[in-house]
Amino acid sequence: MSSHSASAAPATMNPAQMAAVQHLDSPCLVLAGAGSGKTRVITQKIARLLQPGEGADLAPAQIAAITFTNKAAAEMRDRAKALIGAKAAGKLLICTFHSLGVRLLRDDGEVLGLKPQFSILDSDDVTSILRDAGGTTDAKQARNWQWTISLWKNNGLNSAQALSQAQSDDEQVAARVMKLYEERLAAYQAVDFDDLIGLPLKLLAEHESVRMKWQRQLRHVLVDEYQDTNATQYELLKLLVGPQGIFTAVGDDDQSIYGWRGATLDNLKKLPQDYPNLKVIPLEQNYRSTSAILRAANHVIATNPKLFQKTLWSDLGEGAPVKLMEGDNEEHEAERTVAHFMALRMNLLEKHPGDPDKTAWNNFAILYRANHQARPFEQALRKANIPYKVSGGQSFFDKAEIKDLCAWLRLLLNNDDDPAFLRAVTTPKRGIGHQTLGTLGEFAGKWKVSLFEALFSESLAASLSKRALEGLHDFGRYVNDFEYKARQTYGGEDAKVLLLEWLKDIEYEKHLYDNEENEKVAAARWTNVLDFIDWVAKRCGGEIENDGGMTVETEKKSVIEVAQTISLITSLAERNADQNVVTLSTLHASKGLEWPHVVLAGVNEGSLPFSREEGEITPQQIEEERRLMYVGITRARLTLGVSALKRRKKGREYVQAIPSRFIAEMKLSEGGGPKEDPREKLRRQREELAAKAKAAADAAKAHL
DNA sequence: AGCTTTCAACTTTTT
DNA sequence: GTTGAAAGCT
Repeated sequence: MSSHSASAAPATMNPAQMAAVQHLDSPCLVLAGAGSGKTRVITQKIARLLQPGEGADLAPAQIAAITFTNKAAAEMRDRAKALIGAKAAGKLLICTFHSLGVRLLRDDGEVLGLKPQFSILDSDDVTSILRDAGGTTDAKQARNWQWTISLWKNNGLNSAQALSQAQSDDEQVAARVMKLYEERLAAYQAVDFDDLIGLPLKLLAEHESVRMKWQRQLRHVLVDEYQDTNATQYELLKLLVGPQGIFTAVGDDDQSIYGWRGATLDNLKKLPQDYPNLKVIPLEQNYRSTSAILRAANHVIATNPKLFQKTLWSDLGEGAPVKLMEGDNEEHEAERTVAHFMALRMNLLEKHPGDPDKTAWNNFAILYRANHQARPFEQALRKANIPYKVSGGQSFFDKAEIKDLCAWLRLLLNNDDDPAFLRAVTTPKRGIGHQTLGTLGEFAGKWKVSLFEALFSESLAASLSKRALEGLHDFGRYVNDFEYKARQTYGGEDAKVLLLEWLKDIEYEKHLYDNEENEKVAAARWTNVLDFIDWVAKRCGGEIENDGGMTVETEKKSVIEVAQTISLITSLAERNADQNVVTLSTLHASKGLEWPHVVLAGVNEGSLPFSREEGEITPQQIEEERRLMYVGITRARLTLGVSALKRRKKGREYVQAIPSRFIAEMKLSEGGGPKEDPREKLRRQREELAAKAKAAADAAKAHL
């Protein structure tokens, strides 16, 4: 609860929040500092827009609130529900940029030649297409292309434009691969994540009737995390709201940390120019952190050049000073951090006996720059028997082999799930390549049917070779057959038999060993597969369980019924923020979250700010790293520890590590009440103890 | 030379 | 936990 909900929210809004909510008649930019109650402003503003009155009186369907993550969208919908009721909240268009794109394309994308059931490829799908299109087996190379192509697309370039402006040989190759990739996507009737922004933009730009339709429908658009928008998202918003469109953009230039993904602060700079009647409202009161923490945050961020002036303050009191910590090396740092948490918790247990909310482990978080830094902390926490979770990281369901099998199960469930079809039909390889799939995709697009449906069509025969057609039919028949059996098979034992038979039929084990250079890795993958099968089978029930002396048989379910719950579980895995465990997280993944007690770890030059080799790092990069530090500091509510390494492992020996410049920038020695030299403090404590002892001795003497 | 094994290094990743 | 590189072995 403490790790993702808002801090103690005030009963009423402060003047700045109120101004943001009441401003209805022109575009509005709300500069929401960390912990300043921006979600509250957005939801309150939605409620205000629905109220009858000047500039308002909108219907729920005329309001769109756009976020970056599904999680943020879900949270906003929850908050809106609580405020305006489930019925009205249900009609609001609250969604991510990408799902808005899906909506636009499904409704009106046909004029771009896209069938309404187009597939959306995930990042793995894209990598494998690029590997194929670029004629390489090197996944790293493919990911490099993917990266480059994505940046181009986010800046509105197609392959031809990319080629004409390509600087290096690498970029030229990437642009050529991009061309093949574009052709492949068109043939598959598939889009990638970037297309979910780029294609709707094209749609609105080139088709006036569609543009007018959406501009008429959406009377007010609210955008969350505005500082994270990229060039195409900016253009999309512009077209969505129209020339005199009214919108509310909520963001914080100081928390812009996704520049490397194409997000650009230009979008904030351009806003006052593109909309001269823009009203800028800063939210500076912070409801999260103590003054000591905010002072450090303000000092750090003050070093950056400012787009808009803004200084956070809070009335939560001075609080504990920010604690500087040191570790001899990574392991030592981890041990000290864990000891620090244990001591803190011990104090809390004394101060708040019987208040588990204040002493629970989910009040604690360790934040760091890069994923690999989690490892020593995991070890130290495990050693101390403290429960933890590493946020981010690859989940079981993200593993390629599990995704393969899930694609099959998804296809059984819904034959029209084209991404699942594409994955299943090509994994393991069964002689159906992109030529065949291209033809099939074209055919399906023409007749507006799913790939699976198209496969059985009589008229498909005309456009495919006999061999290809047979391959497709074999596959289709097998899926139908398997689906039939999966519906009939109840209970874990039978399910396991069926699923193992399936793996044998599609030769999945062979596929793993064929495609993996390293046999050990293949074996590990196969183990994952078997674990997955066991997991599915167990959920099919029918087990005899000993329940308090009684033997009970759990309810039997079919494989199909279980398959239906799988996609729910993958998304459910993200919703376990309430577990009572310490959080380990990257700074990036921590944005938007908060904890009472935070330690920033490994705050050294080279890590934060990150630099590859000494020297080469641009001022812009430093500024983004500084914002990252700022984000980290402002995650803490009550106590903050900032830990730096003295030495760090390099090869076999240790080398000197330099504390981050950001530590000095916090100016911890300035302000914050009278402070005492620690040696002086120790001397004073000794004197007090001695005086007490003497007094006790005197009293005892007097008693005699 | 070609193979295996060990060792160190590792940005950040909303969709 | 994964991957590439370098050292070591046949």
